[in-house]
Amino acid sequence: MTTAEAIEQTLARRGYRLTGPRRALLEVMSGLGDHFAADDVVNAAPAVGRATVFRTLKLLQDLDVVCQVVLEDGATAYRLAPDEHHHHLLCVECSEMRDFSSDDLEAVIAEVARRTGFTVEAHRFEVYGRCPACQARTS
Amino acid sequence: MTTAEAIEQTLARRGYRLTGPRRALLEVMSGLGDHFAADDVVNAAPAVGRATVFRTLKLLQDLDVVCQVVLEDGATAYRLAPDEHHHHLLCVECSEMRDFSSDDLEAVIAEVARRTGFTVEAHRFEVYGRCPACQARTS
DNA sequence: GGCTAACTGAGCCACTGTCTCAGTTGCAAC
DNA sequence: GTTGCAACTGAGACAGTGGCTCAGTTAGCC
Ligand SMILES: [Mn+2]
Ligand SMILES: [Mn+2]
Ligand SMILES: [Zn+2]
Ligand SMILES: [Zn+2]
Repeated sequence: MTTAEAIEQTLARRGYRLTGPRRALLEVMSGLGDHFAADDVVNAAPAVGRATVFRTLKLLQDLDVVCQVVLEDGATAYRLAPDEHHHHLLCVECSEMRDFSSDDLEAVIAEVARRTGFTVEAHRFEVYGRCPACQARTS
Repeated sequence: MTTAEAIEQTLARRGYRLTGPRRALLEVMSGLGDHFAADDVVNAAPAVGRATVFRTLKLLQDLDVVCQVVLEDGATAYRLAPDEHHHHLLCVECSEMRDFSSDDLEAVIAEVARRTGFTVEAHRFEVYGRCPACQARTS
């Protein structure tokens, strides 16, 4: 089963309609590499309206199927995501993006909550650097 | 010495000119509470051009005097910052913002670097939750 | 096959930030 | 104190991202 097909099942299971534009967008996103801008999707799916692209991106985020990544310069990228909680490690040179998770990080958050009395509802963690390949290339 | 005055000295020390608009913006930002949108600054300093507000915000960020915070909904806030490295804890209800830092967090980053072979150059970490006061109010 | 709520597309709007360029000004050198 | 000039500024146009409205279409249940 392709990623797109898996997501189609998620949509159906959650009571959303499986429309032509949604299928087309899932197909397109699967082919766009590990992350993409909203505009990449718009350009790659000329038959689908721009509003529908943004609506679909937001829907897929709510379903935890797409995640939003804040790039180093503040721009936004989207990514077809594994549905487990994770964070992003980005190469500032080649833009490679890697998911990771860390129990220690979640422990840090628990500790911050304890120290401050806040109840934590969400967090965002992005790490920017250079991947091994880019380090080798311009050692 | 006020915060604004301290920042003026930083500007001078770094070779930037101490202009009327810059003084006015520092004054205004000091009065805007713990964080503010770019547009708040624009409105609070009607005599200063919008382009200058954005230019000044960017300059102050480069000087590590202002930091940029990504809110839960993706919007951007600015904050007059302590110049040490820190992260943000935000109340999603009353918008209170608190700085914190954590050696354990920095250790997590070092561990991610070790595991992946990336050299880490920067990171971003925001925590969203509810502050003690807001918890009490709507227990 | 019909019904209806869900969905879509076109186009316009809002917000945030950037750019250009002609005009101004801080400040250092005299 | 005057002068020179690079640094800075403001107006206004422009760009990117995302949202909204509303009339028209369609998926999916009967
Ligand atoms: Mn996490
Ligand atoms: Mn840190
Ligand atoms: Zn790389
Ligand atoms: Zn609060």
